[in-house]
Amino acid sequence: MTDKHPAGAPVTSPGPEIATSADSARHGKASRRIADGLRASILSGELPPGSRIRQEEIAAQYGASRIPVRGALSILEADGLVRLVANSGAWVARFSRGECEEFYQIREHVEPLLLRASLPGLTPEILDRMDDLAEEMAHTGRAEHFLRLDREFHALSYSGARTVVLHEIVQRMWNMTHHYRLMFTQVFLEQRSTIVHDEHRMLVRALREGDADQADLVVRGHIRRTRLQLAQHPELFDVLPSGPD
Amino acid sequence: MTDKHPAGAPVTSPGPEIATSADSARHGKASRRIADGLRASILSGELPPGSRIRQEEIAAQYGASRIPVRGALSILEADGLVRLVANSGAWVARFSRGECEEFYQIREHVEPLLLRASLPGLTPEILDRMDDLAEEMAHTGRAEHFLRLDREFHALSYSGARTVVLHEIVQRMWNMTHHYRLMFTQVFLEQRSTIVHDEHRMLVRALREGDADQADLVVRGHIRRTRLQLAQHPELFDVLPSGPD
DNA sequence: CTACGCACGATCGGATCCAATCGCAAGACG
DNA sequence: CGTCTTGCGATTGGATCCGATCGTGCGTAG
Repeated sequence: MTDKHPAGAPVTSPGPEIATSADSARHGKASRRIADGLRASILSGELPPGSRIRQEEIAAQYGASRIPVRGALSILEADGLVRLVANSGAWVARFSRGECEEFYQIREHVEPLLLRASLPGLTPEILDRMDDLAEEMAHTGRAEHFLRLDREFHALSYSGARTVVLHEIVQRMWNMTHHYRLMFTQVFLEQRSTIVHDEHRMLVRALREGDADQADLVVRGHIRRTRLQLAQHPELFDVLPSGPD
Repeated sequence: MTDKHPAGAPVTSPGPEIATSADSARHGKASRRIADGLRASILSGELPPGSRIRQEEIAAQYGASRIPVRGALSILEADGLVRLVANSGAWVARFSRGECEEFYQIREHVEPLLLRASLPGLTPEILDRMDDLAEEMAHTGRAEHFLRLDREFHALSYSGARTVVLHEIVQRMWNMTHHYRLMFTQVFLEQRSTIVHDEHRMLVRALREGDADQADLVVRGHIRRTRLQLAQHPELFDVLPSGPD
């Protein structure tokens, strides 16, 4: 009844994996390849929220049949990037303002927990790299560039935690808020505000000193401030094309 | 590029859905049927954690091909009940003591948030039903019965919230801790402790009075106490058969 | 002119068949 | 005698074909 797990199983985890993709290799090779391609297209904005995703079209595009496309869509749905409806189709996930605030509240309650679990595992090398990223972020003007650096920065701050499920939840939240952060960053970068960069530096310092309470406060405030600022820009949710609710 | 969503879409949500299954109808009919059957088998303990799930076997069992079985496994993996490994197989999810404590910490941080969002939507009828459930729980001796009532009780307490993703996260946590709560409940019911029932009554009273802060405290304490008690029973994690890590 | 109904087309879910992958064990070589 | 290699079997992943479902548009009746 309870068969042995194969020896070559992912017991030897390959590492923290700060990339965007989930670490799990639960589906076949073709499914993963298609999922990675689609994920890149979605996160880059090439496939905006609300876009219809036709299985046959993707299959032809990637030179495969529709079967691995279904697998890819399953992966992306678990990532929170795609919404599936039976006998109807798949769309790039699109959320209302209320849902986005929900995601930010979840982040506000969950990411401090992850950060606290990560703190003991953070090495000086990681913190140095975070400093570099914070510096680079402070001098870029392109939103997409900023966002990639920002994601790597925070992923690094969580890379000390060996927890899996908590990481998955946070990744999902980041994925689901990606587009809105992208739009928001564009209007934000023009303001030349230094609050975000100050917070980043404060975070690294708190982590370097091992001050978990201070680090908690910084991330919580960081996320909360973003949520409140986002709430002040409801126009970001108007420009989206009509799509599934 | 951004096609219209079909008219008959799940815009008209059928209700709070306190059942175990996720509300989404993202896969086909056969996939859902198989997923529901497998989920029942897993939650009942018929398929204990670590059990190998062979696609062909399930397909024959449900009189279908392996394709909908794959869909069902995807659903159950999203539910946190099954673990998939490419080119290897599927197993009923099985977690270490450390992972379980992780889940309880997540619950501790997330469920108060959900409860707070739910409070304004709770009707007197719901609260009366919760009282009945609390009463019935206090007088049952069967662990499985208690667990089903307990799950319905807490699901009801969250049914006032219209949030979707938060519900999914909590459902996942409940699924992933299900077996350990089952084992734990068995040793717990023999102690005839009244703490749990008192907490349940306190929760209903706080909700009835609209006291969000008090309700927060009760659930947080409820979950935290369970986590600490579970940590005192490491033997519950020894009886599990060898399986995937 | 409007509203209901039916039929068609597009797209997705499922069945069947074939290929790829991995674990395991038997055998050969040092 | 131990270890590496290689071949086989079991099981999963993918391709192709077929059936089911739903949206849409036209036609007709009121």
